[in-house]
Amino acid sequence: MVRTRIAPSPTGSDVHVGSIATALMNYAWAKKNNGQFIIRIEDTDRTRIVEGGEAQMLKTLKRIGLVADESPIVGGPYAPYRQSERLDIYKKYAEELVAKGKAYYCICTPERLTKMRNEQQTKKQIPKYDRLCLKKQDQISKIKDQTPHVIRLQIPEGQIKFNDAVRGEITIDAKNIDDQVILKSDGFPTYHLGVVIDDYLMKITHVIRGEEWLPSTPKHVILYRAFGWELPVFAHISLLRNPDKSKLSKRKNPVWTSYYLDQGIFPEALLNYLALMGWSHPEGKDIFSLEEYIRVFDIKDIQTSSPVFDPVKLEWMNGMYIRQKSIRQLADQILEFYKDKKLDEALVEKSIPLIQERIKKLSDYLTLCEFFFKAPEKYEIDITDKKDFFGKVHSELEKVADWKALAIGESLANLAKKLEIKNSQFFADMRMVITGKKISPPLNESMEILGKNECLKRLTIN
RNA sequence: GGUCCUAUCGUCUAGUGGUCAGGACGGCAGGUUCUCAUCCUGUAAACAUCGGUUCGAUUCCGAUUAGGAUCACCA
Repeated sequence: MVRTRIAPSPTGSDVHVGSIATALMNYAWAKKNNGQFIIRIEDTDRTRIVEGGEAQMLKTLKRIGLVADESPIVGGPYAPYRQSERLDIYKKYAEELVAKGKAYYCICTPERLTKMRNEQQTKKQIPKYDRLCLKKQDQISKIKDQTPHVIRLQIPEGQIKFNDAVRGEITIDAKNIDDQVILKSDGFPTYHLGVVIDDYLMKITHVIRGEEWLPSTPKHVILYRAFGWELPVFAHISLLRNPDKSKLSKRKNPVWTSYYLDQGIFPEALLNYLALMGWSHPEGKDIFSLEEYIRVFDIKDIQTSSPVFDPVKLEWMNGMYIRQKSIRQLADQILEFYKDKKLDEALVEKSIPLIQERIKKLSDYLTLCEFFFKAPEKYEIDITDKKDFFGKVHSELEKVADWKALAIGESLANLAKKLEIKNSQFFADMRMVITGKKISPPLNESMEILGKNECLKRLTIN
């Protein structure tokens, strides 16, 4: 039985795309093995909680289509799935560790700790708690109920070894690890305690998470051992990077998943792109479905180096997905995407064939097709005799007796000849007159959709 | 700074003790096209450095360098 999870912390306003990449692997691994994928909210830092963050995250996860088998919303056999609702559990286990002599109470003030750390740093020592309270446990246990206190894990001496499914054996000397606070003075657990207890109680078999957690995994290993619990499989995947190779951050890049979805990047395209970050299809394919990914994905194929997140390739990929859609599907998605604008459905559907091969994301649609719904207001025609040009175009178009019977393109070509304008230049300028844009759908078809009168109207504006 | 992780075209990557080091995005050039795009064709572009092992290293080992992560009553 395989059980995986993601553990978002509502300290941001939305899900980071890197978290989606992690979630994807967790999801795929669970599904591939007929297991369960779980969402657990790790809201143990009440000072950094972002209002509405959790709701937004769950909403985004739902939009992206990674459906959890167990979560705060759907519940499950190991509920609650929100750490703030499990405080009694953490307290119980933390005190169990104290009873076992693996952890201890500490009443040191933040001021003392800060001062100590500063002194250690100026002496170029490893900043570590000096275990002052460990020596006074008897006194402290008597007064602890009247005094703010935390519980610290006593880090045993020696080498900590564990196996990482993507990086192999990792060894760290325990002397580099501080006696971690595991239960805070407000009664909330720190990440380390919460994650270990919950992963154990929720029977998580594979912990697939970002590389940033690699240095703290030894702390978790110590906790597992202190409790006498068996280790899950750890797999630390590489972090998405900014173009400058630093960890993908909102200061340097858009990182919220909604940002991409709101531009009309399809969830399946985003997942497909993210799947290629640190992994590649065994047949070298670039485009594949989530189902196919689940089928061919394997933890052992995960790459160890960190990839740069490239929005250009993401857009290319989304364009591939757009081109795979039927006219009806794409029309529906565009109507949904622009539902606030209440676009004319028939017009949207008619315009699809003109733009399906030239938009990369749904938000490109109106950039290209706005003129169908609203005449452009400005014209920037780069032609020497501007005034005369409009006059000529207008009068010549009026002369076209049977607009519909004639091939419009041909009429325009003849017109161009009369005006002694180079053919391609003429068409380009005409396009700008009618659409207000240089890059646009094909002219003939656009004119047919708009109709003769509408075209003429636009031509006479100047 | 300590610890840990990482190193193939600009980017995502495949791959091997002997390969013309392959593909994709992006770039460039050409074709198609009423513009753009699509599509097609071609092209430039990489094994970080130095040692070692070896008949032979991009591949195995070590060091160096570079990049990254992490060292909280944050996750």
